[in-house]
Amino acid sequence: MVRQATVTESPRSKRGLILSAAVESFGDDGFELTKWASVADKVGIGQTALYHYFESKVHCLLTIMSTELERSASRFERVVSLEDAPIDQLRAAVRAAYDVTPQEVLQMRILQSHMDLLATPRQSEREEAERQHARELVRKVEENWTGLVKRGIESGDFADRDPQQTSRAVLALVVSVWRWYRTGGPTTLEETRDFVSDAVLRLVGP
Amino acid sequence: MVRQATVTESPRSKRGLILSAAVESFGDDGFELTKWASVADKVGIGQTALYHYFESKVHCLLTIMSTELERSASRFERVVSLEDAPIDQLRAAVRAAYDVTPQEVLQMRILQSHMDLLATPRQSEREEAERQHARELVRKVEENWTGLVKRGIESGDFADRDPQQTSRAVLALVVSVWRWYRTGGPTTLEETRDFVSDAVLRLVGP
DNA sequence: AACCCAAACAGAATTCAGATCAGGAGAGAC
DNA sequence: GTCTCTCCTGATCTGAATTCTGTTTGGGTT
Repeated sequence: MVRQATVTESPRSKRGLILSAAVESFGDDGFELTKWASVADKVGIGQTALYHYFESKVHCLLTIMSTELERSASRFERVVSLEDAPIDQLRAAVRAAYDVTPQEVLQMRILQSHMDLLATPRQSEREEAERQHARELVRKVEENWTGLVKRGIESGDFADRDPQQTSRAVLALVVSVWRWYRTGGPTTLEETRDFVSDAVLRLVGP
Repeated sequence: MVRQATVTESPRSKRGLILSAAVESFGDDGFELTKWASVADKVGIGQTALYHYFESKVHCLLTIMSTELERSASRFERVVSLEDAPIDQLRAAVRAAYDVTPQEVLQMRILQSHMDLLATPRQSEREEAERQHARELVRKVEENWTGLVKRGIESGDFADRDPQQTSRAVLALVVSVWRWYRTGGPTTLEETRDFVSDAVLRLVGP
């Protein structure tokens, strides 16, 4: 299944620029507060030109969310595959979760702030398709973490508790950071990473 | 400082009805998806009559959030004051967090889904005032949990870790539930409560 | 009873951001 | 050259939120 984001883009396409500008605006000012037209201004095109690339403002948002979910999932799978012991895999997964660029911080914030958007169906067809895609990726990410927890329980490294609940708690702990973290704020990503890493190990421990 | 919500309401005021209707709609369908006019319909008044009670749709949302924050804070303070040992206080606080009516579930969902609204200032004066109030309550709730963690560390019941980070993690674990929990869904509030209760104790433990 | 006044309310009109329409410009293919 | 596809624009539309301009309602006053 080849998706739009992966097909080769025309060289003069401004799709990437629009996405970057949208991430900045949505992340800094919030989705509702940013005027769709202001994104066009940032890129240097007319407002209606946006509709050449995205069906709607929400469609752009959903695309950003899917992109970020795809990145998270693939990075998880990559770093986890490099470790053998579940406990090392868990450490690597948490570490990777905070190994992000400032742009990715914004994308995570956008993603977490609009998760509820994935709950209700969309009217338009393309939006609904993108929503389904994002939901599928959420499921995949959750499955990734649940699988990791399961392996840890089977190997005896983690305590024997409901893997579903456990992974939900772990994931909640990991992603909750993006609700308050600000680049250049008082708390660095490194100390956050170390704290969450420890906390997660305590969560799965005895 | 006497606030609007606490002043005595005129007997024929529909403020309470509007808030209830809004909580239902915002909670079930989402804030963005519910038409402000449909809330008026639910109450049985014209759309413009809403503006007699709230300055805007967002002002109503902020009011709901403040109300829920006030409830959470006071309930926390009440149940914690009944216990002596920090570990019992923590257990009681978590237990109380899930001792909620279906309406309060919706309010928590609304609150958690729109926390980011509190980050950016509002244009209108009344909205901004309500936002500041909600922010203050958030601070208070966080302070409540941080204080509890600090007492636990001092008494030696909890491990000696950064109280700020620890309480943030605890709070994240407790409130993350409202993102996925649905009344009548597959997971009951009781098992969630028990799981989170244990998880939180592991978080603050050695 | 008649009156007063503030709270409560509604219909028409306005606003404004998101979205549509109907086409135009430009670059590469042939 | 002209065909065609991508990319783009100005004018226009749409629909939900909000404002304007009053009107109704009902308890308290005289």
